[in-house]
Amino acid sequence: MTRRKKTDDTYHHGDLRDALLEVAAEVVAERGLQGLSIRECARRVGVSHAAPYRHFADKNALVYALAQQGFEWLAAAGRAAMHGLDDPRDRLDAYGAAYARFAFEHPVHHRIMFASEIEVPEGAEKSDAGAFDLLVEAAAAVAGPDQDPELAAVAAWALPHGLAMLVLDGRIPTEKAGTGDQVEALARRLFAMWRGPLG
Amino acid sequence: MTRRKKTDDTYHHGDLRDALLEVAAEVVAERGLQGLSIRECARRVGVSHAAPYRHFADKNALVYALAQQGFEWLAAAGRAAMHGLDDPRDRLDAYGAAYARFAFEHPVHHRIMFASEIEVPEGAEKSDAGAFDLLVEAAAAVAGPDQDPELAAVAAWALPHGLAMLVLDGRIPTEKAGTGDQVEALARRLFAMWRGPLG
DNA sequence: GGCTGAAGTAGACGGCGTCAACATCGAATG
DNA sequence: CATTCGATGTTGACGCCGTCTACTTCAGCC
Repeated sequence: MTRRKKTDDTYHHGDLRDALLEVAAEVVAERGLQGLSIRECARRVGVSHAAPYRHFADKNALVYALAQQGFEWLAAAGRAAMHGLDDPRDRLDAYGAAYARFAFEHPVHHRIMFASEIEVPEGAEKSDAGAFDLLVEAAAAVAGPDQDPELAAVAAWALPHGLAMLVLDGRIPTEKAGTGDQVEALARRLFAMWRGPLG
Repeated sequence: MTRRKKTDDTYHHGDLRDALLEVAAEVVAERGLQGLSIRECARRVGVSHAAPYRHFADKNALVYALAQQGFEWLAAAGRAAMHGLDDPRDRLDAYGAAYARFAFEHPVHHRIMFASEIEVPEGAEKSDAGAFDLLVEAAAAVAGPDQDPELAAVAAWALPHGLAMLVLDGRIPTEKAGTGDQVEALARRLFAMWRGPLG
């Protein structure tokens, strides 16, 4: 169990960085990204308002860390979904379905990952843990010789991303997209519609 | 010419609401959505820090108004692009191309429209000026009898949206997407890849 | 010509991000 | 075992922000 709150009266928390990340995601879920404040996170963790600055240079750095965490989860989910599949189309479909499911199950992280409000902190490269490269690879394996692999990747990314966006935005009725399984199934149908010209 | 700043020494501005919207878009362009502040807008327009509250109940209301403006522009662009076209596929392609161009040319508005940080103000319905319905219509006209029109609309929306997102995110090299025309052309190629199974 | 309501101003309050100075504690060093 | 030192946490301060309230200005209308 993660040690979220400093209930005992130790001076040091011991795992403040992770605790802050966890609590920050909760705050965003409750109040939105605008409603996130370092002070509120500190309060919830049971620590003084300036303590977080020992672990994050900046409020932006905290949000950036959340985004990075999300990209890592996404890349892991994509890899897991493709694991054991050989057919390039199956792999691409699996990645897309995993993507849609990830967005549905981790809406806070997904939102933050594409919030475009986050600046890349000094000294860090914009990193998505290989999540996008993984997709480009999978798409390239599917694209025909007369197809632009990059364009195929754009399409392969855009479909599940757009689906996720619309679902999270409430534009798809809940009966059709109320569970992770349903969202994943929708993504697969979407890919099937598009499968023809790529093969 | 819009009257952005109260250079003369009149007590009343005369067009404060529009001036604030215009200046707010500039501020967001310079500092991001997080960096937007009512006080800064007021300062730039040359008005006291509380004056904006005569026109917007809330900071959120200001941002919401920007989003609405964006949706109106988008719907207008879509309608204009489809004007005079009869073939359903041509209409859908035109809408998608116009969408991608709109996002490229009005990045601030596009970001705000999908920021999902904006709450719908009390008493207002979530309105996108019919931009999405327009798309669903166009997609339904294209979808075959065995196609789910809603799913087709998702796909038709997701492709240009995803393209726009990746372009604005800097994931597509600038040589390939440095002008509105290029972005529009990319969108059309994307649609062509997808045209097969819908016909 | 005075009234009224819309539009703008001035000032206050609490919350926030951030910084600097100080406190605490575990671990390495002798 | 006592000392020291760096990492971690605390306190207090500063200025900016959103927002509220009370006051002021002005244009249009009877």
